[in-house]
Amino acid sequence: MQMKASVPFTAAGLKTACSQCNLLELCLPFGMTDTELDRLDELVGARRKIKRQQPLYRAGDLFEAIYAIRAGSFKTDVLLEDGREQVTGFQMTGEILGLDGISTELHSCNAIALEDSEVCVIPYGKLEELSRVVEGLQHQFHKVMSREIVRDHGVMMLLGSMRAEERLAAFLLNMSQRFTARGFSAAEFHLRMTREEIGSYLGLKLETVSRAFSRFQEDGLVGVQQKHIRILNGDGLKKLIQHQPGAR
Amino acid sequence: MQMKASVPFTAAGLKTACSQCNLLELCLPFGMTDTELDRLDELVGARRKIKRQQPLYRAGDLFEAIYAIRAGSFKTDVLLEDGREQVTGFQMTGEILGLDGISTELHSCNAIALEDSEVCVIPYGKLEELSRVVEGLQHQFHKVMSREIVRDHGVMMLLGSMRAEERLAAFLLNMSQRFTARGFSAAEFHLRMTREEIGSYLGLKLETVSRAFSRFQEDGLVGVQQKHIRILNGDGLKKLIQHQPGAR
DNA sequence: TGTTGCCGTTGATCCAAGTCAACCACAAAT
DNA sequence: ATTTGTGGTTGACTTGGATCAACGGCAACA
Repeated sequence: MQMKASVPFTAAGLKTACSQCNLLELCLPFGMTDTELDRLDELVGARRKIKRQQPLYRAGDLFEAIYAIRAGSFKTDVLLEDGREQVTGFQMTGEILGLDGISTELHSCNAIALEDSEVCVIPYGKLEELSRVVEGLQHQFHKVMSREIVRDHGVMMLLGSMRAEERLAAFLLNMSQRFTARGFSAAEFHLRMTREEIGSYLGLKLETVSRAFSRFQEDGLVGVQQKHIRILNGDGLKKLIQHQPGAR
Repeated sequence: MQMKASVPFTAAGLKTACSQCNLLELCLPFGMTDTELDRLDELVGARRKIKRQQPLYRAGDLFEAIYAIRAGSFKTDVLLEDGREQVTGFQMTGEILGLDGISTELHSCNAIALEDSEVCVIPYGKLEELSRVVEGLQHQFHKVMSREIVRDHGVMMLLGSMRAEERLAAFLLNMSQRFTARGFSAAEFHLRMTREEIGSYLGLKLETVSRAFSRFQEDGLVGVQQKHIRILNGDGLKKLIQHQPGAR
């Protein structure tokens, strides 16, 4: 639970060590015992740096590893033949990328860095192997996958049943909550994605996103300055989601 | 419509046996070796029958097992406090239910039988245990979870980026493909869900679903008689999805 | 053989979000 | 300091799907 010193260097260069990582509580190793944790350090191979706008992997790429975000953030998206894009998620530090690839051994979406980022590469074969002996790892890995499924259901709820402003409110509250979990302010944060990407994620056009932001600002719910967001009335946002005045 | 002999009975009553099940190719055991399969028979505890409209589990229920559908079909849905419902999926024979529960040990959605149905109960603790020794089971289970994630991304694409008729076309093609995989006709099938449930799944009102069906019938794409569907021009439906005339 | 209730269809109207277009802010490049 | 380009905002107008409402088909059941 304590904040630990930064990751040690070795002669071999940057030696990864989950047991030393300060993202422990957010990432795959969460909930594992110390002895289990020691074994985990064998698991994470290399780190990989990805520049802003560059792909970590693309749809169709061979699936070989999953990735834990060490620094930075990503979006995942799916493209239709005719060019339409659907952003399926935004990921931040400690979150796991690449789970979509297990089913067919090919990645089914693109993972693009929203800023200069770094990931821990977790070779999938090794993960399966190790999780056969390390019970805590197996269990935690299953939880991570399940959590992704539950999250996806939430997005379906958003897309299928909510109005534009409700969607944006839910999005902001979700971002706020995730920043909080990482030790940042719940009330003030910087979005890494454009209005268009938010719109794609929420099933809205960028103009609609922009207008909803303006509306929230008028109503004193949030302060908006480009990508810089300040949540002024979180309860107001929550109430917006529960029951829209116009509905029914 | 059965293709194989029914499952054997034993003195103990209904003894389940994956190795004898005719859904083998569709279900969790897919791709496992014969020796692996023998061990799997320990895994599946009991069967459970669920009457039409009854829940297999509800959001908030303690998570103890996942379920393989042996006969019948289900919907899963999420409810908002204000009563709004989002159907997150329709499941048919061989498909796995309950994966949402792993993450929090509580189920996060409702699973409701669309007709009188029967499931195989797979106690989750046992599954983790066994999948630590049976490699094929471990791998297959991961694939099932990953496939669910990929499927969810497809639904997000639907909800976020497609128009009403595209959504319904995609839905019909998906149903057709799944019926085919189960040895039924690709061109003619019976939907188990109402227009309202289809609408909830697709993010549309039931009237819109009904109108889209009528439109497809006018255009000679499908024959519709209540829940009975006949696909007359599958390519036409596919083309509808690729590029909508009005778009861009 | 009604009667009841659910499910589906269809029409008329409305409105939230999309489209089109102009303009502004700001950062990077020259 | 000026240009260029990307991202964001705002306004005017259009439209796809929602809403409201009436009605029809069919199965379950008295």
